Amino acid sequence: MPAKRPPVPLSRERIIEAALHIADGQGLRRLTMRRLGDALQVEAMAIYHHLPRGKEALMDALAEHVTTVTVEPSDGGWREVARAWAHAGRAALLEHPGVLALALTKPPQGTALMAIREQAEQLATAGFGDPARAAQAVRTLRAYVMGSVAVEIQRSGWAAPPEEAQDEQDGRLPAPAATRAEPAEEAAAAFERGLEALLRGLPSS
Amino acid sequence: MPAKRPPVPLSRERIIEAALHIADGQGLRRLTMRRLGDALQVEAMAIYHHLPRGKEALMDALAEHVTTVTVEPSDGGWREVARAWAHAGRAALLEHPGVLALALTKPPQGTALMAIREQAEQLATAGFGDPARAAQAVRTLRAYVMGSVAVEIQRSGWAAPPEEAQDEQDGRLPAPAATRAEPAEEAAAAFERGLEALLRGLPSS
DNA sequence: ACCTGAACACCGTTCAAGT
DNA sequence: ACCTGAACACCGTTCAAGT
Repeated sequence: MPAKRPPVPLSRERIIEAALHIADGQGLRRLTMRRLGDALQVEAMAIYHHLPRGKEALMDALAEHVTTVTVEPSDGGWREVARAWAHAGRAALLEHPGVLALALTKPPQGTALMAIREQAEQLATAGFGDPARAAQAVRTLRAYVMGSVAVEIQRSGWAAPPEEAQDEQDGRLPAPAATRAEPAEEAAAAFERGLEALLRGLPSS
Repeated sequence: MPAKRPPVPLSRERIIEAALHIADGQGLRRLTMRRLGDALQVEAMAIYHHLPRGKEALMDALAEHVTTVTVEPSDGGWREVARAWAHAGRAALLEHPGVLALALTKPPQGTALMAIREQAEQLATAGFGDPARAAQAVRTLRAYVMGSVAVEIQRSGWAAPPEEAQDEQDGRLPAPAATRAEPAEEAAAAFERGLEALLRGLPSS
């Protein structure tokens, strides 16, 4: 039998990882400091040592996590840049549906805010226009990406069992099997079409 | 001095109204059954008589409220129909920023779901195409509307005081005075431009 | 430096009881 | 039918204390 190995030390990263797992699996409503402590084999109060502002700091960190993306600069023109950021942003949000409400609602901070600024710079240098117009384009693209993921997640919980202790506030993960075949691919295709429409129309904005 | 008049009887409508007021003013996090009871001059437990599923039912009702819009059928073609729904949807969401997280996250139900279906029918009869394509267009438009309001609300809390007991999860209403002049009009114009881009590109989707 | 235990003020929800 | 009071299990957070 294996010796009881010394427990992995707590860390901001491990806390966030565990919190995402709980939120995705049971819903944001059930993400509790005490439950989070249990998942990490630690008393809830230990978390405050790594996230001094407590649950508020945790929520901020989760939003930042699913909202921070990086994209290598490309040389395919501003539309290619925009596509890359849109795809990366959508993928990051879809990975953790449980914290989508935070991602759509909290003002961008830290690395997430830096990513937004980098996106604007990349668009500008790829020929989109002056910084102000690039920043405006980023906002439009972010709106489309965030909204698309929102309706996508909403639909995944659409045909929820009518009589049930549902999860509230957001993401129940054991989503009922889709109402149609391959809804993920369908959603991806729809996302692509709307994105292209936006990219066609953006410059005249 | 006025005689102590008999208290207005509790009702689903009054409960929802008070809940929206609390969520908009203090944030969703502070919307509590007990606080809601106080606002209604009633014990918290009385609310359960009108909303049997308790807080879960309240959240559903709030999401439905800010998400239900009606638009008179017009004869200006499908683009005019789409514009009307987009404007109405954005206005309804902006009216109650405190519950935006619910609106973006809860699957549409009841009257909200009916409104979505009516939007699709109006688009189809206004010449957009067959029902399936109209439904797809509605999803794209809803995504854009919801995402636009999300970034708009996010930005209203952007320059939040760095050292402060912030509200969590969403909508603090005493938003810090804008970082630029007339951000609301700017946001409205940006919304318009993105919407027109989408309307130009939609049919080819 | 990092974690625990006990404590405090507050939750959501139930249930029997009042009117 | 509508509301209250007391009770229960559970929150977030503090603080002194342990190691």
